[in-house]
Amino acid sequence: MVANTVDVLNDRCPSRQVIALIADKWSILVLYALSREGTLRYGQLQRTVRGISQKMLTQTLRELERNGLVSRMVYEVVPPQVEYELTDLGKSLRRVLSELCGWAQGNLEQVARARELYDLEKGNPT
Amino acid sequence: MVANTVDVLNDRCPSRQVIALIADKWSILVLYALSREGTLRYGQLQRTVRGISQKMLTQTLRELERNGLVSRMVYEVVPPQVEYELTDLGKSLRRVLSELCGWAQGNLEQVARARELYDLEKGNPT
DNA sequence: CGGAATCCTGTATGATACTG
DNA sequence: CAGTATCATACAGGATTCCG
Repeated sequence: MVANTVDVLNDRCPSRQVIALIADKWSILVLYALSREGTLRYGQLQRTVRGISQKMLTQTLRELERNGLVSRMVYEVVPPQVEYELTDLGKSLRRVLSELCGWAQGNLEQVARARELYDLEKGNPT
Repeated sequence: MVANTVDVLNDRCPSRQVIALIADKWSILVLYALSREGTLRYGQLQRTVRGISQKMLTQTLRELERNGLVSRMVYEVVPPQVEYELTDLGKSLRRVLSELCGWAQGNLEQVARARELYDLEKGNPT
């Protein structure tokens, strides 16, 4: 009894919050960057995840840190140096991350074609 | 030369759009529901993905259909009947989806603990 | 049943400027 | 370098109502 208590499809299940944490464009990209590159400084991260604003990078990193996916190491030097890397928990996401991003990279053409076809058939003749 | 042309970390790469398509709370949950249950009618889908509003369900389904991940079958009966299911392209996402949701379900406690600890150490004494 | 249309408010996010 | 603070706005998304 009370089987399947944990289910992302249940809106009262805490796993929903975890999904919401990951189901975010910037979170995925930041995690993926750290997954690929290992340890990165703030500036490197911003240059790696192209197009992310300073605000979103900081905000995303804080949230990831808060949820235990990313660790933040501050070196008291001048000029300041701060390094980010995946925690063990974050590293356990690596496989999912690389598969997800790999899927996106491998199927962009199919998606693009589907979109063109859809927009052609339905209205949207912009 | 011109290696690595396709890269989600590059903001000018079309794969970014694909990431943005999937990196959405409702998209992930709808896809996951269809992945688990197979074919679902609109109403079933709304009951399965707990907490989703009519507006977001419709909007999400349209976007997924437009991008070729979900197919929409309309049966001209009365009352109306509309069925949704994953396309082949959508089905190729199944593994990623189940791993992602599985990860969320399996690590919600670790995430919750990390969050408590963080909020305790830093301010946020709400 | 399966939506579409409208209204309305909160939040997300970019741009900009400043700081230890 | 690695942020924080502020502003201004667009858009996300819920609630409600109506329709074939």
